Amino acid sequence: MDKQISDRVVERLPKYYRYLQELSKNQIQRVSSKTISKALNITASQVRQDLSQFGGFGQTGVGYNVEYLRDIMKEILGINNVHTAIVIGGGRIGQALISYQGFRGENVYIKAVFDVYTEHLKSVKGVEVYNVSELENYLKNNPTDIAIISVQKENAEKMAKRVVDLGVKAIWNFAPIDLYFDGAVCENINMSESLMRLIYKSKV
Amino acid sequence: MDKQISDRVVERLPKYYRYLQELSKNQIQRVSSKTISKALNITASQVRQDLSQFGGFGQTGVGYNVEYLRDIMKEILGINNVHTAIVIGGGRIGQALISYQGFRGENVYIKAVFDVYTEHLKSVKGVEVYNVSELENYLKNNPTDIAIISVQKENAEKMAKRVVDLGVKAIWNFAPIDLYFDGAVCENINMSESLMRLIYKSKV
DNA sequence: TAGATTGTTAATCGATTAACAATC
DNA sequence: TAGATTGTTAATCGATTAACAATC
Repeated sequence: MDKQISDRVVERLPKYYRYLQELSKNQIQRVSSKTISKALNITASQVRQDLSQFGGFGQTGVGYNVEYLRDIMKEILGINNVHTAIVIGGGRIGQALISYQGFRGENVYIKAVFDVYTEHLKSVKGVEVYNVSELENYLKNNPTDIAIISVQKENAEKMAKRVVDLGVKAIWNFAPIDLYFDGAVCENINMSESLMRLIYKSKV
Repeated sequence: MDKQISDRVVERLPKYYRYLQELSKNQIQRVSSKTISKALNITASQVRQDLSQFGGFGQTGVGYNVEYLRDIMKEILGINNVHTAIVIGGGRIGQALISYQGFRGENVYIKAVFDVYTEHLKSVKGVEVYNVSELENYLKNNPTDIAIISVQKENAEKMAKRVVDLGVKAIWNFAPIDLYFDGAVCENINMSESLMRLIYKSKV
């Protein structure tokens, strides 16, 4: 793509979307950068700056059309398209993610779970269960957009590399180690770091 | 406290700690800002800037003593002290967090879980189970540092406010809505936003 | 000693905020 | 029309990087 969007802006994009979704649910049809800014704890200038990086979606003197801007955000984020996912590691977190099934709103569908042991996963509903040895074969036959890594820290990098080598372009990592790859993007959800920051901030 | 540490720095503090912990485990005794910077994908200048905000922990010409700096970081982060936590909401994520028990490294102990229904939680080990109606009474008698919010989006703010009003100073929020309070610090783990960013980045 | 590396000051870069003409 | 609000340019602010004297 053309212009490089800064991490700081990318950080805020989902927040815009969520807020617009909420407004839309509440039948609100128009919104100003000022209103958005108050809801998100940022400045109106920043809202306009951010949005204008993708185009002029508002109307001078009027504001933004909620549904229209929501749909635009959906498109910008890429969540208007369906994405398929697999979970690597059927432990507590892996299972929680699978049975949560709360990512339908983002159009993400978890299709399968892989683990070294599969016995304890037989009862998990709505998802295929495989031994990790079948990973290669599975990915060859099932186009997969996202690999969710929920294995132990020690195996996270190895498993992630394995799926990246097999062509997966997006890694959603829940192991407490930051992953970076060439040829794939990663989002690291590091709970342990988040907890440390919380403790730090709570005493400062 | 005296100087205000920027969010950007706070973001990195746990990463320094984790890396130092790893070095320590591997019996490495000394490390330079350059080595740290390579491991963490930042610049050596930044490492020195960050650390020097808290004091001069290194030795000119020599570098940093791993164990010493690790202990300093532990103290700065506040994880040298034990912290108690409760979980509000015994659903999938709540249960996963409880049984994970992986926060011992941060000296955090989950003591109790609260839910509207407690029947399904009877089997959860190592933690007391209460009905939310007992929250007030519990907090009066059990000093609690951290409340982990893992209820539905709709109830997150209400429950968080309730514990904040009861004196809890740190909120670790897993509901897909950002929380902010006066008089308490919050860390929001927003998986849904993270997923959107992943999808955005994977197509750009 | 010579090389390495710190802590800190100054320079640069990028992100946020302010201002305002355009216009509904 | 007058008030509101956009998109954008310029000004400000803060964070990152570079440079270097001090020194082990």
